[in-house]
Amino acid sequence: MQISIKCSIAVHCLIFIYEAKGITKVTSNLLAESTGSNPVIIRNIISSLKKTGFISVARGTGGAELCMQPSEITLYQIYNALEPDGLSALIGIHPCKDRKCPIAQNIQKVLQSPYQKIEDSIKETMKDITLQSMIDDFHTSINS
Amino acid sequence: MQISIKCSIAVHCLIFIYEAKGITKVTSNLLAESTGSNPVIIRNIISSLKKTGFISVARGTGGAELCMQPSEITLYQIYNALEPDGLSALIGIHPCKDRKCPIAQNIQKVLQSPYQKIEDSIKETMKDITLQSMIDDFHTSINS
DNA sequence: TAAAGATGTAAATATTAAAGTTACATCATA
DNA sequence: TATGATGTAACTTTAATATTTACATCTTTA
Repeated sequence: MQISIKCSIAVHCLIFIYEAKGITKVTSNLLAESTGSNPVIIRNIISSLKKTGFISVARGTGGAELCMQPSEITLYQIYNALEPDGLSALIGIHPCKDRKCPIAQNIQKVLQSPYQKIEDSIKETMKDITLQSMIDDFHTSINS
Repeated sequence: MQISIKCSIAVHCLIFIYEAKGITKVTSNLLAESTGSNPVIIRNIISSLKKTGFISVARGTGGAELCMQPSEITLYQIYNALEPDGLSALIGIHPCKDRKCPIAQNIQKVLQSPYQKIEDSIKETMKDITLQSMIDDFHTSINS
């Protein structure tokens, strides 16, 4: 698994929802069209974002809205909303613990600390990136 | 793509080669047995490590040996030896630049900076982890 | 109150990336 | 020159992602 397309689609959706506020009702079809994805994928992502409390979605009538300030939403939170296994899904270790070889028996333990360090540094970096900062970058990008 | 099993197998092989020095000739079959993988995968990994200059492999007669001090080999170098696309393969962005929507047109640019920051932090963390430190952890692990 | 248009999800399918296998050319030594 | 090893290409399998289809459910409004 990777920091997948799902995550970038989620950011896309959140910016879209923010920008559309008061202008258009944001439906899954609209988001599917904008992201180049399809409505079911969007609805799954939207559903995860809803569960975490970032947005509310009107049942029946349709339309998604932000429930939190963009400055309070971090990329780390967005990623976690989408990936139930968190960052550890990002790193794979080959299974070989049942082997006789002492290296096979201990490699998992040896790799644990380095990989934990990597996860932690990703986490810290992601925590520093807010939806607000990405919205700001979006406006900068548009005006240039 | 992820920081894949290949990477953990590579570390496994390097520790094995280090520990086996002067004791056993390290063939791809031996490494395949220890890692629970198979000889061809090992030979591919070994081949990448050879190209980067970490090890030498005796053609014909067989046997791999370290060519560098473990303290001079970092996890970042190992990862790069295996993944030609580097860390950017770790992160995916959905393609949507050809859409009319202004958000679709700019999302790639917006995500670039956050994702670069993540890559950089992974890189820095990986650079601080040496093969030597993992060998040390291995010995600690064995003696407990 | 039923039609319209939306969300919520399950299930099936397609696509792609990763891992594993087979096969065989090449090499160095005994 | 037989043996046991590496180097790779090509194929197959497996697993993770992404897509599609289908349908139940919900809310407004005509």
